[in-house]
Amino acid sequence: MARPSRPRLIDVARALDVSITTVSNAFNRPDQLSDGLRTLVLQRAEAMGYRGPGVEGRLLRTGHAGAIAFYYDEPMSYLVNDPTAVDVVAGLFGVCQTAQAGLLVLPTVPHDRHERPRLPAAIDVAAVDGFILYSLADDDPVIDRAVDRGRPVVCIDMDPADQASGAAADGITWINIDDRGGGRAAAAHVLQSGRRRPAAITLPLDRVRAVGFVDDDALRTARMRPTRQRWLGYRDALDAAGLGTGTLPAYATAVNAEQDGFAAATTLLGANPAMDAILAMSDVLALGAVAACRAQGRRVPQDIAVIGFDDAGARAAAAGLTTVRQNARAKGRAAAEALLGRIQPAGAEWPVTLVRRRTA
Amino acid sequence: MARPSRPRLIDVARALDVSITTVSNAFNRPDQLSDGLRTLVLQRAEAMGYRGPGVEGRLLRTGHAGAIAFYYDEPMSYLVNDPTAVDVVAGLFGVCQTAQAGLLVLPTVPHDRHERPRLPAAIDVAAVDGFILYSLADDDPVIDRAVDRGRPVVCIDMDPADQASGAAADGITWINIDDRGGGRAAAAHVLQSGRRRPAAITLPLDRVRAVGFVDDDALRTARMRPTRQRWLGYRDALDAAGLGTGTLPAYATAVNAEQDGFAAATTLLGANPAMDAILAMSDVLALGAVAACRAQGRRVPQDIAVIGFDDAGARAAAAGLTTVRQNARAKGRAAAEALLGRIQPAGAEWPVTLVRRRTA
DNA sequence: GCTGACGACTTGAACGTTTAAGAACAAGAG
DNA sequence: CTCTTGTTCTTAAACGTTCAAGTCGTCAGC
Repeated sequence: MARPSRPRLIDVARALDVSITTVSNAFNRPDQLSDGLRTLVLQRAEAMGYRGPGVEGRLLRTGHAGAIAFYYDEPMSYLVNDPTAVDVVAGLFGVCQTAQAGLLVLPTVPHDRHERPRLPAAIDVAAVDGFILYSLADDDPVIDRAVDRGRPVVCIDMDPADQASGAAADGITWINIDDRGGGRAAAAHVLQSGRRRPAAITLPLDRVRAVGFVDDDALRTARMRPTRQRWLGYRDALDAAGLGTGTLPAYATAVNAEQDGFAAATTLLGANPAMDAILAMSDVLALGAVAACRAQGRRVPQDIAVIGFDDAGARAAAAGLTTVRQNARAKGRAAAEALLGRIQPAGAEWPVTLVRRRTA
Repeated sequence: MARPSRPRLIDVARALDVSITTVSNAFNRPDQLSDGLRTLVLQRAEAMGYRGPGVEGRLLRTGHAGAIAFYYDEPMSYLVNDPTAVDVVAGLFGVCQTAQAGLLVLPTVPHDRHERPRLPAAIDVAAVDGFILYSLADDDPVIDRAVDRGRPVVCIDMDPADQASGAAADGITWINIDDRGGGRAAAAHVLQSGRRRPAAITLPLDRVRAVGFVDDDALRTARMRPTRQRWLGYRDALDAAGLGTGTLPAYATAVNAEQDGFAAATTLLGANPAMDAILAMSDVLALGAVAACRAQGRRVPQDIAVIGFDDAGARAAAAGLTTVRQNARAKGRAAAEALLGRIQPAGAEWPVTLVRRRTA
């Protein structure tokens, strides 16, 4: 029983009667020792089964983990169903690949761990160099938990929470698109084609994700930025067209899924048979809405116009969906670069463009 | 400038004049100290801005990272396009969520780092408790690199490399489906409907991923298990039907993508106009093949039968694709559980079932 | 032959935590 | 009064690295 466990750096040093610094340098700073000794060390290490400095000691000493965390407020297994989220992740992946960094996808914090003092959740113990928070409610306590870790934080599709916990907002990088302009363009487009009785299918307003009809006030103060801003954009266009408050019934969904869009549209059509346009806050919801309209025998776009948002994934284009395009992949890239390369993206909102197809 | 950086466990201990063990216990082993002292410690820590034991020290001391790594031999951004891979990952996610473990998606090892001594790649420095390797060539050097890390390794859709590097295979958990039986069922199904001039569209054979026609020998010794085993299954059925070697032309694709299936089918149809069935090694390839057949004016399945493999994602079912179903999500779950809960899955191959729809 | 610079290697402290073992004390059993 | 048992807290030793600073020669330049 000579050497039961795997060798450490110090074992190699002892075997060769050199200092541990020399062995460390042989691996990490080849210029610090002579060629002869370096190859000797490397050979001996190989022979002893030592595979180079381990991650634990290095992490403690340097604090550099070589990975960034991604947090998204849905069950992890659901992530793969949301094409916009997938695009964001694809952007992250691309940057991680070139930087040889890992992307640590975090599980959501269980409800029983949202108070402090608390059981640690994955976000509290993740060994990462920074956090990317995607599409959370502006008041999600996870934001503070991430900031508490003392590593850089990037928030995508989120706004700083007003007043409360103002300290936390410092040092966070925010990446956002022009949601309001996009909503305005979408609504203006359907109004321009003569529609005067639109309805909206909205993304969740907050972490509760209650399903059902919601009013203007609730939407103006929604805690999820895309929902709030896209709504304000819709309203901008309606106001400009002289349609007052109360002229845009809205139905909120719980998750960005096609069947939620279907259900929302079905309910809206039932409550409001004269409806001639649907403003959906995502393509996935819009596709569900189109299916619902057709299931009720309404022609799209002749009888009713449907416009989405995102232009993500292949589905929207394949279905001929009229929508507002954003570049989610670029947002992911920018977020990863902000963490990995410390390049701060410009603070401005990223532009969106209207994509005219066949549904509106 | 009282306390410039964030407080450490020892700072809290000094401030209260207790031992660091006591502070550590206040967070990690509440039963080890009196209620009074514990709340005192917790209060003081909170007041000082100490958020609980950090991950670096703990990782060094305990070696427990709270995350598992996932490695897949495609550019990371491509992962999201492969529905079977997505299903596997969804299975991993599910288990990680309940275990509050992170899933570290690793970037592929760059070509210039495949030799040793080498620059460390992400897989060498990832702070994880284990590795999940998915769908690599049986001789991929990454397998040894993962094993070298000294943590448990699970391989999905892979076989131990014959002879070579036999040591590495020990301790690896292998998760596989009955690829051969699935291939056999697929081929038998089309033969049963009277087709006698089938052709195959295969997944890549090895890490080179060369595109083009391949012969029986190359496929029997292919380094990627699903490709090899599914092929052997095809051959089993042809042999049983009395069709000898050489009766199944095969075209290999580079990646599991619809356009690769389209291109393969187009080439096969051109070289072999009398073809009456296509055996595709994945649904994605099969969907591309169906499109190619129709583009050439052939009716599916009247003129030509197409059968896929996997039954992953919504596309296959929506397109009415006849295929062989596997439960990729369950494989992901089993893999994560093997790492996280140390439950070794049964060694047997998992069953597959033929799903009859409209293309064969 | 003196000075200074450089190359090659070592010293020693630090990174922040966990945990086995032990000390101090109190209380109950005999 | 002594012994045992238990509770509560402390001591001290790891865990495996990195790195600034230092030592000890060697060698070129003057």
